[in-house]
Amino acid sequence: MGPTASGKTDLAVRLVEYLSFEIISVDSAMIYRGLDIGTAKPDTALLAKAPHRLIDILDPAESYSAADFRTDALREMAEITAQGRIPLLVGGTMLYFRALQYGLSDLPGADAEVRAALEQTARAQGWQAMHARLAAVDPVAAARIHPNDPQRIQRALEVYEISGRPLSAWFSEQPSSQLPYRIIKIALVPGERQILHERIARRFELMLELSLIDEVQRLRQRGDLNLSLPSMRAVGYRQVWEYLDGKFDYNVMKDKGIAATRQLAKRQITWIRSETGVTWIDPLLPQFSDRALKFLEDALN
RNA sequence: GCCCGGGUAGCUCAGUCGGUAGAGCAGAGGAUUGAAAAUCCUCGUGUCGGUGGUUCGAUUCCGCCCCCGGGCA
Repeated sequence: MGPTASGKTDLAVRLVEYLSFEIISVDSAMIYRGLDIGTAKPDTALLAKAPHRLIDILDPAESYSAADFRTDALREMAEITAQGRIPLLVGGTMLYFRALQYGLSDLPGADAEVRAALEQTARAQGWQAMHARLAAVDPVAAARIHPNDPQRIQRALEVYEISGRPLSAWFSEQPSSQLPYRIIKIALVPGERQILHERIARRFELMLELSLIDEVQRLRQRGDLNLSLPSMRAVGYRQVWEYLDGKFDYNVMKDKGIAATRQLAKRQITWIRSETGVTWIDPLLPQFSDRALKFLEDALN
């Protein structure tokens, strides 16, 4: 695990050369077909050398979830171990790692119709009113969820509406099972934030040179995608989409794209700080990949 | 050279009828259970361009100087 632009893919590719690993991607954006440049998805040559599972499994019009990931990852892990190899989970979507390790409550899934209805009510009455509505049916959840957090208010109301049970009641039960695997956790975190920021800026500029704008243009031309979809809200895609809408000029788009990437990295690092039992490795140090390799060899014995 | 408009937080700017200043963005920290690359919370002292003057007190008024726009020559 590690923040964006920390060198996870390069290290993973190196590791599969030496150890009997097979990679499973833990990335909420690389799951989408056609989102290649902006997600820094490994190219076909690299994928031939080091196959990644759970990449390109969804159309950008579709939605995925942490629960979907858990199901898919467990299936892939079982398959890989059955073949005598070791699953190497690589990515920066920390909620997915968390969901995989600790499980999720047995909640009802997302329901597009219920969400649309809640959205409509909220448009008329405002999210403050929706929060008040939640407080009436689930005061525990309402106390935890900030009145300005529409996404979580909507989810809590959705769960209540579908199941007739408050979200907090579901949460009070044991989440689904532990993992039937021994877990070795490594976090790749650059020791100097400023250098991470420089890498992020350089990489975003490189993405633009590799014609990220054309990639987004192609997605727009399909006609069925829009900014409310999770795929089009991904860092970089959203900013380029808005640029193509004429919301701001090229340089502003570039700055916003880079800033959004920095903010993503910061949030990822916040998650990693709260991880337990994780070994931190600084990719800015010389020979860090040798150290990672050595650490894994030892841990596997 | 002259005229006009600017020079205030990393950036864009607001403001102080004279009592040393505040927004957005950026940044930092945190939350995170089927959207998570999402969504949300908290955090604002900076020679108010420089220098002299007036004043109990100047970032604010006045003089001079410097810099950046625009106009006229």
